Amino acid sequence: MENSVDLLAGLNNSQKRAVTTVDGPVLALAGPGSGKTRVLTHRIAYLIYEKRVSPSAILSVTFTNKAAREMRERMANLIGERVAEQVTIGTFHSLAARWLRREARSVQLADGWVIYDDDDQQRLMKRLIKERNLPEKTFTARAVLSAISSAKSELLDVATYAKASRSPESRIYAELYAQYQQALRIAGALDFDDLLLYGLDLVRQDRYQQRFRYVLVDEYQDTNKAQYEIVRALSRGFGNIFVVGDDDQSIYGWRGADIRNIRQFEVDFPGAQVIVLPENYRSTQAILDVAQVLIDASPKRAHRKILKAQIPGGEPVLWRDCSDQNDESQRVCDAIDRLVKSGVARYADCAVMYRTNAQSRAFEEALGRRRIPYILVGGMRFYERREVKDLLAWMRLMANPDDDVSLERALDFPNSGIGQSSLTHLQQWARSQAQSVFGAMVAVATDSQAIPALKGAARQRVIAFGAKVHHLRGQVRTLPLNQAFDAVLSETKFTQAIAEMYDDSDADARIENVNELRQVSGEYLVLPVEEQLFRFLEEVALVADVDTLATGEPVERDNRVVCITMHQAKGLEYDNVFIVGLEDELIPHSRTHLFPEQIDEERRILYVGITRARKRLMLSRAQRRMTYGRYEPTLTSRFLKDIPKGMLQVTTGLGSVAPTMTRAQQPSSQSPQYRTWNDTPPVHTPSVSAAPSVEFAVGDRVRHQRFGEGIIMAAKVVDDDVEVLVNFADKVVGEKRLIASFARLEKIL
DNA sequence: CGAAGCTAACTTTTT
DNA sequence: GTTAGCTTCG
Repeated sequence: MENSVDLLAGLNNSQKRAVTTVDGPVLALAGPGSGKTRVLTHRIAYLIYEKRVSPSAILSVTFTNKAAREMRERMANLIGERVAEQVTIGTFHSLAARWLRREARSVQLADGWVIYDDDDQQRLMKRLIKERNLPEKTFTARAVLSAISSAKSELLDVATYAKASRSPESRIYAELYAQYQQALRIAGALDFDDLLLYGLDLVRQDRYQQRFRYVLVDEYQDTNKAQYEIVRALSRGFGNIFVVGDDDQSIYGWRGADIRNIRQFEVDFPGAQVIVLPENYRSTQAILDVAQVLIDASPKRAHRKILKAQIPGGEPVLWRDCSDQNDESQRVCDAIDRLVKSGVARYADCAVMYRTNAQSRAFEEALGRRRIPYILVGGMRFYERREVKDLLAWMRLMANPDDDVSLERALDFPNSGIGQSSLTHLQQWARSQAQSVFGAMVAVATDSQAIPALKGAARQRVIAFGAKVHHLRGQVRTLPLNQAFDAVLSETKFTQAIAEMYDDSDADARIENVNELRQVSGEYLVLPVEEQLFRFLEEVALVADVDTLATGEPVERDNRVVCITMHQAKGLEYDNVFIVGLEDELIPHSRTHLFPEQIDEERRILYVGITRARKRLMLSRAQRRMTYGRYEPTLTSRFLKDIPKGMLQVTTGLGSVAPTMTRAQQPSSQSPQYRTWNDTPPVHTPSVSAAPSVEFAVGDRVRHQRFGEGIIMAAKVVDDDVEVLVNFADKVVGEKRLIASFARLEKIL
């Protein structure tokens, strides 16, 4: 068993303080790479072994499920699996879901409640807007839902929101909010925000305030008001609240996160101790210098931190001005190829980061063409695929037949023969009776007078469909999850329907996804039968794409370049980071240009991206970019002005590569920089591109920052860079094979 | 009732 | 360049 001496070994002084200051409110301001996960896990271990706190009295809240899993693993290493699993760890959403499943009734919630994801919410809201015949251009589901979500994050309920609504337009918003909540209630559904709101109701009950003696919250800068109140309620009993965060990394304001939570922690929790963790164990000083000047240019900050690397110097941060998004992606691939071929890195040590998901496309194409293995994080997630959602809709109906959105999906696929007009009749009746659509189906089946508009074959089909759902539910209730899946699949003839609907290869891929989903269900068989379906549905609704990203030493299968948004990259780190698209329409995003506060958040997004890099960082932009199918000229991101020229090594060598372009799309202008287009080799042949940025020849004398002076023995052009063999004067160094631009070789004349 | 074909509107960022 | 949503036809 570990003792406290071991637990503190290897920690620096501020980390030790953060671990051992256990009583009362504590705020740890943790700069990037400052080892905060380490602090959190060691603190928990310290509480258990030094302070004799029962592990079940400790709660740790993380930002992602992946972080929760990692924390649990690291704790298992530290204190053993048996003890680690008794600590409660999870995200706000997953913890709320877990608790609400057990205690739905104590907050007046239907027992079989389900979670509505983005797509479900959208479908529901579209229906409400359509039912009211509102102009769908002024009232988009997206806009209304976003307003509702902000309201909920601020704890504004329907009544309060309505009271504050003065303009005719906002009154309609308020009414839609009310109708939306009503619809959710009838359907027995909660959206993501509701999880927090109902969760808050729950944890405000007395027993929760006695439950956790110590509460720890990670990424505190990204909490919203509802989460803040949850934290307050949970820590009210004992007052031992420990939060870790960094206001410089607050990037979720758009989702209701309130940066004031962290900035006012000392006000909200009187007597709070503040511990700063400034040491950075991740990046080289060259990278941190860039991060520092960028964040220091931010107008208002509560706590300025000086980023201090444990690794001095380092390779210079590169800047590359590319001609378009294809050129940019090729350059990045070149660099990755070079790093991997020279043995400096594996694919999994490289990450491409961008502001918007749409930017990933060019990189997917380029990486695919080069046969570089990659993984795309975000975009279309597995659980968002049509066939997966269709099957999940059926499974959700098994849990809760009142779930109208799922019922509509299930009616659509596999084709039930019940069309829009029948559905409208059912919906109208359901609305007038404050019931679900399934309730309407039951009414039709039991009362021949109900909904007379449904006649003949249509009526029979409705009855048959209702009976099928009812029958399946009866079966599924007592079945283990994998058999429940089989029952649903065979009863609905699900895979046959896919085979009929899609072309062969497409159908195969989709059936494969269906099988994979069924496969996942196997992980839930260890639970009691009555819990399996619910737990499965909850976790499926709450997994983020990053959650499935491999961690630790990559096995061969995971040795892939990671393509990811800077948002999702928060909390991750890579040896080599390529931040692309540093253009003024992308970062700061054009939608934020009118709002200084939001521009500041954009700056922090870039800061988060930069500080993901351990050893090498390359920044780039495209001078023109394809948007909406048109090439548009771009401007360099304004944030680049805050980085002194001397901090970046500019890599030139303009060349244009536009492999997917057809002749008809080529611009008529024949400016020199585009001249190479006609000579661009076909897609699959390796590109022979522009001249190297710096010329090196055999016999040249060069100087290297660390290795000193030497003579070039051999040189060869690799894509647009030069790989050189240098014989250094220093005999200890001897001969080295180097990539000229990464090694920052200087020619001595 | 459903499939095919057309138009318009569109992309931040996500639990 | 894509996709959702509409119209039209069988």
